[in-house]
Amino acid sequence: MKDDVNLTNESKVPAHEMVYRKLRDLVLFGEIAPGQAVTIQGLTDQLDAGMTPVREAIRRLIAEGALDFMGNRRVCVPNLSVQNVNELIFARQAIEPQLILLATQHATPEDIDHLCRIDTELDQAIKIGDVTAYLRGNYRFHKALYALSKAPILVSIADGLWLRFGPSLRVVCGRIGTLNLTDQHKETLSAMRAGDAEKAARAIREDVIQGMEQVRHVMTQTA
Amino acid sequence: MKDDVNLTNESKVPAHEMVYRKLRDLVLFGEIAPGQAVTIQGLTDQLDAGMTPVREAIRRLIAEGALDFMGNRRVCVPNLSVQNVNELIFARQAIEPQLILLATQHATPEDIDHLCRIDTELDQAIKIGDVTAYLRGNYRFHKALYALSKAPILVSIADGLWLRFGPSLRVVCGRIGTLNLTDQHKETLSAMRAGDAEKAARAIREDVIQGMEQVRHVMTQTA
DNA sequence: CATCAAAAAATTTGATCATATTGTGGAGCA
DNA sequence: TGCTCCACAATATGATCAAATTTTTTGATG
Repeated sequence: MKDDVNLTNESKVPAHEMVYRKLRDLVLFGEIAPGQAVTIQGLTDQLDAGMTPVREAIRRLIAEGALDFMGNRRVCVPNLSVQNVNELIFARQAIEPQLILLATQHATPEDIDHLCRIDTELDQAIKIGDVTAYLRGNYRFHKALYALSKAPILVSIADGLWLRFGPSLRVVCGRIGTLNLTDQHKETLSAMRAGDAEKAARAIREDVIQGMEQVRHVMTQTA
Repeated sequence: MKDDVNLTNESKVPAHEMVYRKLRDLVLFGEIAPGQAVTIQGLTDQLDAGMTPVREAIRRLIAEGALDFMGNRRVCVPNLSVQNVNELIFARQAIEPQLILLATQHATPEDIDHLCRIDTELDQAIKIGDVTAYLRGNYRFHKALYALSKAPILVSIADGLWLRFGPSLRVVCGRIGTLNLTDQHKETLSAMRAGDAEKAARAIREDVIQGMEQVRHVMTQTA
């Protein structure tokens, strides 16, 4: 009889996975700023975990491009060059419309309702100027959209891209404020509801380019 | 006095990096077949390395999609579904032409000569039916091409794609033989030499689609 | 005597390993 | 078939060694 109701009931998820998720969040939402160094021992303290799990999580994030392995043996969150931003724009506008095309074909009305709810929370976050809630909500919206595509490889690519430009989004928000943010979420959703996959794909492409141009704009000034 | 002149003098590169490269090669060139399981302890023996480096290498490859983490705690080389192949076709034809477009803009005549040399070796491998040499050469050719683009993020995406369909290429070769392989390398190179970036991009797109269609064809029969 | 720079010591951090712990699949038994 | 128990493989810890960075010391020069 093993009714050991684990205190925090994390019995299912291995420690390295836990550490990975936490660290991933820290990077993705800009809580570790671009350029900032990440040390193994620092994380073992901060997340209080063993060395091995931290080590594995860092390797994973490096492989995904979320962290950068400097020549010596230091690891940090990459600073995007303007050239990098251009690559990210190209990749996102190439991949994401296809995801939304597929998503539209699979989406049920309930799925779309769910997306609407996320988008409403997002608008709320924008209105009250809660940057963290905005960043998390925006990611959640896109992520939920991708999930509908049932295209795991393309999703993992798109996810990898988020990990690369995510850290810069906070910088962008700090610069231009949440109120000046625009998106094409409403347009995307209404096209999806109408079953017009092509139109939804175009709307997301617009959304992506609009957002990334703001990143480019800020990065151009900074660097 | 510790004059342990390291046997293989690998003092520069860390063990986890070494293990990663070896394991990556094994997967990329189909020496571990799709579906085959990969165990930590098996690799510590096979590559004779410690456990920690092997562990890290495996995590990295999982993050890159080269290995699959089955729910329990088993790891194996993924079997591609037809749907997966479709995703890979889409992603490659979206990304790689852009890489070649950029590469053409940066390529010097010497660069192109170098590519020609690789392609010649490739033809040789095809003629004598050396599958391993063909697979390695083909990868080397594309990789060298990508490197010229000076677009590190797009290159890493393309690299990730190779890791996913690479294992299946050996299966394809085994099925249809090297002699029936076609490519558009000559066309690509001559367009590059002429400085016609658009044409080079179209040629590579053709090359990619041709190659991937063969994969799709074989996978359709198998699965 | 103050200042700066180079050298050396000390501390921090990363890499690796040996070992303990935990969980999973399977063998044996009811 | 369904259960318990066992063996093995994976996960996780902490110790140890090596490399790198920072701090301190020291010496030369103005």
